[in-house]
Amino acid sequence: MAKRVTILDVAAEAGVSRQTVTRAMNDMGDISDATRRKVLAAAERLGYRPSRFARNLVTRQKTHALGLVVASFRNPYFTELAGDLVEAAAERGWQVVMASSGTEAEAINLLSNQVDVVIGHFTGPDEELLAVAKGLPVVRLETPSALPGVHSVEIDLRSGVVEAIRTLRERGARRFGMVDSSYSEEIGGVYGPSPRRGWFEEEVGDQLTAVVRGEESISGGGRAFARLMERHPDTDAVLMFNDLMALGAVQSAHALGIDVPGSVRIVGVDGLALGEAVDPPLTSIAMDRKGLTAHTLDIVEALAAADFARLDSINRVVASKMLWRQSA
Amino acid sequence: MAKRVTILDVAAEAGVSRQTVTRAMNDMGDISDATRRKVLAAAERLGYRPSRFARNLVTRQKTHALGLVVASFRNPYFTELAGDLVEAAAERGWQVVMASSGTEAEAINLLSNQVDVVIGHFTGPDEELLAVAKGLPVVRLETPSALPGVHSVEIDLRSGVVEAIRTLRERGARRFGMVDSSYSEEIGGVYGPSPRRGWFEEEVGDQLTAVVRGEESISGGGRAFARLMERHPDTDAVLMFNDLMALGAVQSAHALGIDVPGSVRIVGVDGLALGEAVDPPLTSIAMDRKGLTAHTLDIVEALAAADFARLDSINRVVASKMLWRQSA
DNA sequence: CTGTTAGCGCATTCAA
DNA sequence: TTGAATGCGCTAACAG
Repeated sequence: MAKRVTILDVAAEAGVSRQTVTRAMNDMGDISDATRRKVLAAAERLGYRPSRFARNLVTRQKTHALGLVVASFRNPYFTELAGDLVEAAAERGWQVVMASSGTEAEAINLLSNQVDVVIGHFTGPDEELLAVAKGLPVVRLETPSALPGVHSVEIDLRSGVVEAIRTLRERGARRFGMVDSSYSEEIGGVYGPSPRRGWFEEEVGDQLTAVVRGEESISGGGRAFARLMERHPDTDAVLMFNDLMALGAVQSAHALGIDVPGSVRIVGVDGLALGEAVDPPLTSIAMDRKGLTAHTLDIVEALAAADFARLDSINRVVASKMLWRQSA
Repeated sequence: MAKRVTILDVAAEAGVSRQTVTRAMNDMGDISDATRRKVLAAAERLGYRPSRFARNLVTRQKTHALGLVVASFRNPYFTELAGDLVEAAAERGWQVVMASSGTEAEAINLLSNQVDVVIGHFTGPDEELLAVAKGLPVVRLETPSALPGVHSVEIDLRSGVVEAIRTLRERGARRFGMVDSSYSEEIGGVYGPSPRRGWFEEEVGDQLTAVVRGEESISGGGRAFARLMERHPDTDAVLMFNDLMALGAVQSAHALGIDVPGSVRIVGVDGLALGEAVDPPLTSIAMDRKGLTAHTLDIVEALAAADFARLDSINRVVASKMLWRQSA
């Protein structure tokens, strides 16, 4: 690769000092129109591009960047989250860098010298995050953090699960089933059943028919739902692990000739806008995503104000609330 | 804001030289375990975070970043595109920074000192892009570019539109309608009807019933579709501007008791994975998104190899091909 | 194993 | 209106 064209090359080419080049490149005034043109022409001739690193270094980093780690772009939850975050971040003058490849550790590593802080629905323990982040502050979504340097916005899904089941009962449901994610199995079974499954079983009590596990995708959700209904045809309400899988359940019910919500009520989790697009529109335990992004950015700004030093854990909580559409 | 903690502060605190601090922070070897601990402790005590700009400056920028400008995160097309791009980019060692706020010019401006090149479905002319990008290379998606410094990956949608209509005819369709995007009206009517509308009308000929315009959203598509069918109930095939709007059309047809594809065949554009989630699954003119991202990254790497100098336009073309699902 | 010397490429003082 | 010095914070190359 050829040696980089620097401001000095342009200065030489134009026969002026480097200052004059800076002035011309940044529309700074205090420069005659003639020299500006001359400099700009020289810059273009040489194909000059100012180094963004040198510039940011000397201007004392006025623009910050946060890294968002997502498990998969195939799940609209993450893309909707990313959208919200990018928009909210832009309003506060932050840029968002995305990463999704491989493991959490790899993603964080990739991000580590591009951003000031990393954010994500991390599954690993705080210690592990701290180790891979090497001092880079971390904000974990969904689950609370404890160690300094790791902060969190917890999502209170439990109250949503409880509310969902109680209301389903009021609407006549008596036989509850659930489709959990098989994710934990895939990664070696380190993680047990999802917390939401625990809350579900606790609240449902002896009205439980069964919990089956499915892959986190539309079709995976559909297959798991079909399996559940085959084994327990008397099930009249199903909690799906998330909206993505619930979409598959609605589709699957249709294919099996099962009436929704007449025979079975279906509830998802996440509150995706996408749930509107299916028929019947999906009822969901929605997390307050506006609040989620707002709290996240609050934390991130607090970290920025402290120059990204390792602060004691900042923890926030956002609520979940039922989004009753037509599937339940 | 307090003065930033630098490597020198840590060196002083630990009683070593700055180089030793570097070695400790970067696991570099050639350092005793004792001093490493000492340095790390000092760094933590002071809350030291290496400046990513200074580091990248001196290491000669080995990692690049590209900026992706999207019109809206509400349209799954962009989120699916973003997902593809982030994954493909990661494989080649690139980071992706996203922006969506406000106008194209604003988004490019925000990105300008964070990335090495910007990419997006830009609607403005090359001249305008060049002006706002200030020398930052631009890759425009969908439409071809001509000026040096602006490159492109064109999407050949025309052949897809033609193929769609011909096959629809083979399947018995005789009365064609279309729902176009109202976007161009909203921004002052500077842009005429969409090119895909032109190709549609040309191919359909006198079998056209009507073209109506709708807002680019699920509900907007649904309303426009309903309007079209109300005015021209004999329409038996409809091309929707994109899949997002087509989703609304399928939903609307269902609500109106119109059988799809029995009474009306519905075709979208984009080939979203999401089209699988509705009933009936959406037929679509799919662009080759794998090819799109691959070509884009090829261009981007060519630009990097030239140190992001202003190269003559690089233009690539990707095909579109029909994705026959059940709605048509 | 540790410290010293040199830049990386730019913008912000100051002088002229 | 222009130019000369200075430093942002870090790592690479060399020294010891």
